[in-house]
Amino acid sequence: MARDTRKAMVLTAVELLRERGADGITLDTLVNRSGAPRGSIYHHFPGGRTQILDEAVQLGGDTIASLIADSADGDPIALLDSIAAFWRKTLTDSGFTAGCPVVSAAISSAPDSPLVRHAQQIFATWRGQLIERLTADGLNATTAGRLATMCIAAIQGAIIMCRTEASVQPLDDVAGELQVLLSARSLFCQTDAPADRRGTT
Amino acid sequence: MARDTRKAMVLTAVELLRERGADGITLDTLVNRSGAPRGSIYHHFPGGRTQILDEAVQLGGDTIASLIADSADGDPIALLDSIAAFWRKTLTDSGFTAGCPVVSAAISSAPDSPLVRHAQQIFATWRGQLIERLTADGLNATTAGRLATMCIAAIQGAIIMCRTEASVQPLDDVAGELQVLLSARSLFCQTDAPADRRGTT
DNA sequence: GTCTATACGAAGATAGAC
DNA sequence: GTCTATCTTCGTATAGAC
Repeated sequence: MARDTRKAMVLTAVELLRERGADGITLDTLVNRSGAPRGSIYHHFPGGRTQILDEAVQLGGDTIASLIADSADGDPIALLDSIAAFWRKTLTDSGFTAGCPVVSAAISSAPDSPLVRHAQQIFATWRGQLIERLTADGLNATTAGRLATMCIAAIQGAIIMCRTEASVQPLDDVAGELQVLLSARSLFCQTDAPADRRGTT
Repeated sequence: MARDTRKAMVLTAVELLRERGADGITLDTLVNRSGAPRGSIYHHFPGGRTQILDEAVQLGGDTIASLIADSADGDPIALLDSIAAFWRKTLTDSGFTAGCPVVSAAISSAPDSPLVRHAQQIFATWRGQLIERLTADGLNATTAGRLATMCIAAIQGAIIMCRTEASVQPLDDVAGELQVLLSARSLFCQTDAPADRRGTT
C-alpha cells in the first residue's frame, strides 16, 4: 500500500500541475485529492513539496517520451498522429482542464529555478527523440532539428489554446498544418540534398 | 503623478506575469518593484489584486494586437518577421526571464477562472487579425484560419522553449518553418482554389 | 493620495504521540 | 506509516491616521 500512496500522490501532483500550474500544488489539495494520509507527505517525500513537484514534472515528461518511443513504426506522420491523439484524449477526458505539466512547471516557476532547468532537460529529450525519428526517415540533420523544434512548439502552443478555449480545434488545425509541413520537407530535404535556403529570420 | 503610479503598477504586473505566472504577482512584490506607494493599491485598483491581474493581461494582449495592426504592409511574411523580432528582443532584453503574459495567465489559473476567459478573448482577437491579413493576401478562408492558429501556437510554444533554455534558437527555427509553410500555402491555397485535402487528423 | 497597523486566512514544515 | 498539533511565514484586505 505504501507504493500506491506514493504513486497516487505523484499522479495527483501531475493533475494539479496540468490544471493550475506549479502554485496549484498545495500540500492540502494534494492530500485531499489523492486520498493519501497527511502523515505520508514527508515520509514518502523527505524533500517535501519541492520533491513532489520535481517528480511530477519528471513523470509528465516520461509519459510523452514513452509515447514517442512506443510508436516506433518509423513514419514521422504516424508518430505525430499518435501524439495528437494522446493530447486530444487528455484534453477531452479532463473536460479541457488539463494541459501539459512540463509547460505548466516551466511557466509558473522563476526563470532560474530548478524546475525550469528540469523542464529544459525534458524538452531536449523529446527533441532528441524526434530528431532521431526524422533523420531515420531520411531528412538531413539541419531540417530535422528545425522540424523537431517546430513540432514541439506548435503542439504545446495548440494545447494551451485548446485548454483555454475548451476545444480541440486548435490541435486539429496545428496537426494538419504540421502534416503539410512534414510532407513538404520530406520531399525536398533528404540527407543527400543541400540544406534549405534559410533567410535571416 | 497619479497616472504614472497606476501605469507603473500595471507594467510591473505584466513583468511579474511574464516571469512567474499569475501567482508571481503578490502585492508586496508589485509595490516593491514598481516603487509605487503601498497605499496606492486599493486607491487605484478598488478591485484589488484581481483587477491588477486583469489589466495586466489586457495590456499584454494589446501590445501584440497593436504590433499586428501597426505593421500593416500587407505581406504576411513581413508581419511574421516583426512578431518574431518583437519576441526576440523581449526575450534577450529580459535575459530570457520574460515570456508571454497572456499565456502565463492562461496556464497558471484555474481552467474556469475569468483570467482564462480573458486570455481566450485575446487569442481570438489575434487570430482574427491574422486571418484578415492572410485572406487579404489571397488565401482562402479555411486555410487562413488554420494558418492563423498555427502561427500563434507555434510562436507561443517557441517562446516557452526560448525562455526555458535561455536561447532564441527555438524562435528562429519556428519562424523559419512558418515562413516555409506560409510560402507553400500561398502558392496552393488561393481564394479560387479548392481547400486543401485534409486527413482525419 | 499615501501611510501604518492589524485582522484573517492559507500554506510549508516540524515535533512528538500512536 | 500515519495522525494531530503547532510554529512560522506570507499574502490579501481593511481601518483609520495623516
